[in-house]
Amino acid sequence: MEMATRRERLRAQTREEAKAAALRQIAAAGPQSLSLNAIGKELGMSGPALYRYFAGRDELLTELISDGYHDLADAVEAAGEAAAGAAPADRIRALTRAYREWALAQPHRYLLLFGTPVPGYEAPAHTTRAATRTLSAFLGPIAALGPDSRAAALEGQFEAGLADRDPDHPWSGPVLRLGVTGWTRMHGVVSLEVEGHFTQMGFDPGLLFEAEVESLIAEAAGSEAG
Amino acid sequence: MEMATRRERLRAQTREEAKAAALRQIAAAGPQSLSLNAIGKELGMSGPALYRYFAGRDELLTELISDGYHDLADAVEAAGEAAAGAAPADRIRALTRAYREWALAQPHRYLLLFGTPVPGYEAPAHTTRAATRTLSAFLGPIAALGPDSRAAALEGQFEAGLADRDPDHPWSGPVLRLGVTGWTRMHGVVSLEVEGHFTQMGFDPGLLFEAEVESLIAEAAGSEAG
DNA sequence: AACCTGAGTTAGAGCTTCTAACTAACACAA
DNA sequence: TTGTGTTAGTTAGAAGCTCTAACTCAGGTT
Repeated sequence: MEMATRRERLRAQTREEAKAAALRQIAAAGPQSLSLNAIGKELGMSGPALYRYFAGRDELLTELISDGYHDLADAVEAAGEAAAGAAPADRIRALTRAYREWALAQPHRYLLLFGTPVPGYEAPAHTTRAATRTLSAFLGPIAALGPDSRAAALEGQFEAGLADRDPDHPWSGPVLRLGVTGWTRMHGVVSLEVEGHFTQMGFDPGLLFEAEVESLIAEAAGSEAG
Repeated sequence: MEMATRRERLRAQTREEAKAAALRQIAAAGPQSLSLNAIGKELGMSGPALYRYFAGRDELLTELISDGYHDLADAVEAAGEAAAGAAPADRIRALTRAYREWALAQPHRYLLLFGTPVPGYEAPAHTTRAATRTLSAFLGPIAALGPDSRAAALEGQFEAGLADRDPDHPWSGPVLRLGVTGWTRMHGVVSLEVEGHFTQMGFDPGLLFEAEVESLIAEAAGSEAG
């Protein structure tokens, strides 16, 4: 176990403080408001000092996005583990709830991941792996519900597409279809919610989200719950 | 019929040219890249000249968003009118196809409407009306399929929420629920698609979108198509 | 103590939004 | 045609941004 020098510890701490300040700015006024000069002012140093810690504004943003993907994956996986002994439907409910709660707790971070792409950002491989982790957490309980094939061409594409990257993957086409479908449905509700599109409509988005989860569960179980 | 003066015509033309240049910038590098100076340079005038035409950058963006809402509503309504004589399911297919095609033809505009909110933008009432027009186009054919009640609390909220704004509205709770659900599902697929989240996954997003449309139709018709 | 490395600053280039003051062009009335 | 008012367009500049280069200082190691 390598002990960090004092200098290394201080450097890491400064980096984390800068990232936290950056997220506060983004939470207040969106990604375009991110300003290295303003972060420097908040930390009690000059803006250009931050170029000692990050190659530039793009690298800072890239790290924030990467952190977000990992954090979301961790939260969803933790919910899956906490519900490991439950029935598949309850596990899906727990997983979907964790997804939405993570987004509602930090909408600005959710929109960094899944909102309008920020120019200059490149997704490194480990970010893609974290995104895959989030989605994969749903596949086990969906498979346990035993979904039927509903769209053979599409399901074939999912199987082949994933096989290109992971030839030993255990998931059937219908499971993959419902995994991705579940993601698009969660995202559809959550993104419109955090963006404020529902505020004038007079309904509780949580109820709509739950209705969508129940619809997905019913579809995966092969029938429509009456 | 009031004839526009030459000055008025030229003014309107300059405004349209500025808006077109703005959209080209946004298409190339996202909303934050929008620069009045760069638009001025492209039109052959100084940046500050544009303050004669728009109160500021925010007003220009606000107009672009407003234009987008109206354009989308027009496109969806036109598809609904073109399919007016068809069966309800076919009308829904035409409407949803128009929604997705509009987004894919101009993803930068779609993300202006439904991506990460741009700071400084305020939705004027006529924008909200255009958004309502888009959603309303779906309600007729959904109602014609005769959907059952599935989530009474949620449906009651939809009815009451819309009644606050339009007491004479003819739509039942289940119709409103499926209208909004259809929107969230379309948006879930289209937004992840235009943002590039599906590109490494090896499937055709058009097939996924169609599968979601068929699922919505089956749900509205009160059975799962086998 | 001397040397090296990393942290931090300042100055400045080149960009932005926006305002104020000015000039020029256009439209209209007498 | 001339005079007046309005609008279009420019320039200068304030205040902000990202980023780089050159410099100084502080901390760590030998």
